[in-house]
Amino acid sequence: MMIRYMATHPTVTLVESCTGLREIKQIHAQLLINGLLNDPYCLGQFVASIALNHQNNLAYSDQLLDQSHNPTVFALNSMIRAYSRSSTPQRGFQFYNRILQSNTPDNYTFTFLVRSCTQVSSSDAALAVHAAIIKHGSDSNRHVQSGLINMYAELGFLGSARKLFSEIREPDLVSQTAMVSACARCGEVDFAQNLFDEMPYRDPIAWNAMIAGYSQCGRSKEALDLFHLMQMDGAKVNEATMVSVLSACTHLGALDQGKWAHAYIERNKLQMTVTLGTALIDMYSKCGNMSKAMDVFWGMKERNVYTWSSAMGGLAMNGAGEKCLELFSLMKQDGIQPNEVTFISVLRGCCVVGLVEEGRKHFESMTQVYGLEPQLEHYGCMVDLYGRAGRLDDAFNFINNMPMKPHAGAWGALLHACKIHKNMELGELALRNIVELEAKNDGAYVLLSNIYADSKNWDGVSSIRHLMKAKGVRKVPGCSVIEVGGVVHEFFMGDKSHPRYGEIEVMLGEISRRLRLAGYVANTNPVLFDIEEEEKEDALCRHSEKVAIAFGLISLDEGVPIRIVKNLRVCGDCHDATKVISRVFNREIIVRDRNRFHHFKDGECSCKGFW
DNA sequence: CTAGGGTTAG
Repeated sequence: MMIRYMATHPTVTLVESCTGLREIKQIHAQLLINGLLNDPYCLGQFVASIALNHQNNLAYSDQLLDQSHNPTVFALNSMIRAYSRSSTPQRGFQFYNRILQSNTPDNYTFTFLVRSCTQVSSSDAALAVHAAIIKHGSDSNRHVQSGLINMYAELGFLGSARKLFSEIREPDLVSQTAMVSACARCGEVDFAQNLFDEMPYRDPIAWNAMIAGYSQCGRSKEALDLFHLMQMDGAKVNEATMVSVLSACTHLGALDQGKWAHAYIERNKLQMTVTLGTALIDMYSKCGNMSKAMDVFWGMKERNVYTWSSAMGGLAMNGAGEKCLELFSLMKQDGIQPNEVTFISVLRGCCVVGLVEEGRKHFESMTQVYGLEPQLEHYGCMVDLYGRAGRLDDAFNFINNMPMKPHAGAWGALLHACKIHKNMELGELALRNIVELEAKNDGAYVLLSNIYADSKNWDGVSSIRHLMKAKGVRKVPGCSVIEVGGVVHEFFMGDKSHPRYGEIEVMLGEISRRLRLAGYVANTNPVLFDIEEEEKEDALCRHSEKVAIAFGLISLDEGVPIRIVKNLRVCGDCHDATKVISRVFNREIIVRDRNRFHHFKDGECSCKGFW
């Protein structure tokens, strides 16, 4: 018998323009009156149309199919597809079982099923589906093939993905791009680049995959370089390209290039999608221009949970805890459901302004109001919240009462609180726990050593030094980045390789002189810690952020804020010194360290000493 | 009548 497909029934085509369930029900009634739902093709079309156009009313299609005795593969496929794009992709599997009962799965079935496996990230399901694909001979279908590559990459099985790719006879643009993306996502960016180089033709999606690959693994400079190559190649830059470009700027803290990217988006009239807007907000807030970030935020037509969470996270990171909490209220008024990430922002907002009780309430509301299970990160935030507020006992109790094994982050928050509030004993306990979990956590050793140094416990300092040597822990070298004229300059601790180092050195001398004149006395206690170069008093002046600030002072015009991005946390002396520098040089200095922002102005810092 | 590759927050 020949299978004849009918064009979509005119009544069913109306489903597309429905605005809600009520209208869908009206169409349903009409179809019933006309007896059209007895026709499996028409039912299939109806079900598929709801699934395709009305993600929120998937359950309605679900019910319709439950009542139907002979659904078509088309209808069931449509359900697998719809669920594969929903937040509950595993629900699609039941329709596959139904197909197996009375029909034969086809290439479409497997394409959607593979997507579901990718979304649920289950290797059991993935292997079972792959076996079924081979059994039904769908493994020679291009759509299934690239889906499988994507699936294995998502599961981290790059070897399987590569094997599949090598078995494709004549890989086309799509499967090549899938493989490039797979390598990049599994951390094999260089391999991805090789594949990319060998592609006979590259479309914008291929470029995007490669740029995203660099951006996601932290090779931000290379991401931007590739973006420039893409433009020279004449490929059409689109929204997705710019999201990755902005993300690269964010990680570099390269505000000028980020601004340039923003201008590029406007000049080329790219669509300000939710994703792109969110990437812009993230860029501005992590490059220290929070007001611009909020301008973008308020200018957006549509905001999702990512948008709200990024803006809130940015406010918290920039010390505007109250504004972060205000935004949280507005978000709820807007009917956007907060998720786990939102609560990280909320708790950080409470933390930076010391709102302990409010934070505790939000934390409890996670389970009681929103049905969200607090994760390790949330517990870490709570320890931070109690700890910074000086409630070290509460912080310690909180760790002890965690329902899961505390991670190094929780102990690290406690250790940090011990540093702020000068508690040696609890600090020692915290370090012991951290070392048990992460033997090579250099930051933790340094922190405890600094606690010892602050109270002039030189035996303690020296014991830490020996401990680190014995365990082979090396301090990650401090590195500060500053962008001048669109060029990113990197300075490592004690680094003299910069072409203008002579001038920088002169400026460092000038800084020391003027700091001394201002009555500033360096806190040299922690210096004794430095294992490799024990240059003692000079060493502090060579901390990478000071060198970067000196370079900023000689290379940026007066009145231009100096923006620094540092890979570690700012040390106590640099923090104090920078406050004074901002006053005596009358310069705004904005430092992004690995945790948060410091806006130095007129001798004060926005963090008010808590970081 | 359905299908494969690229993009955001911790």
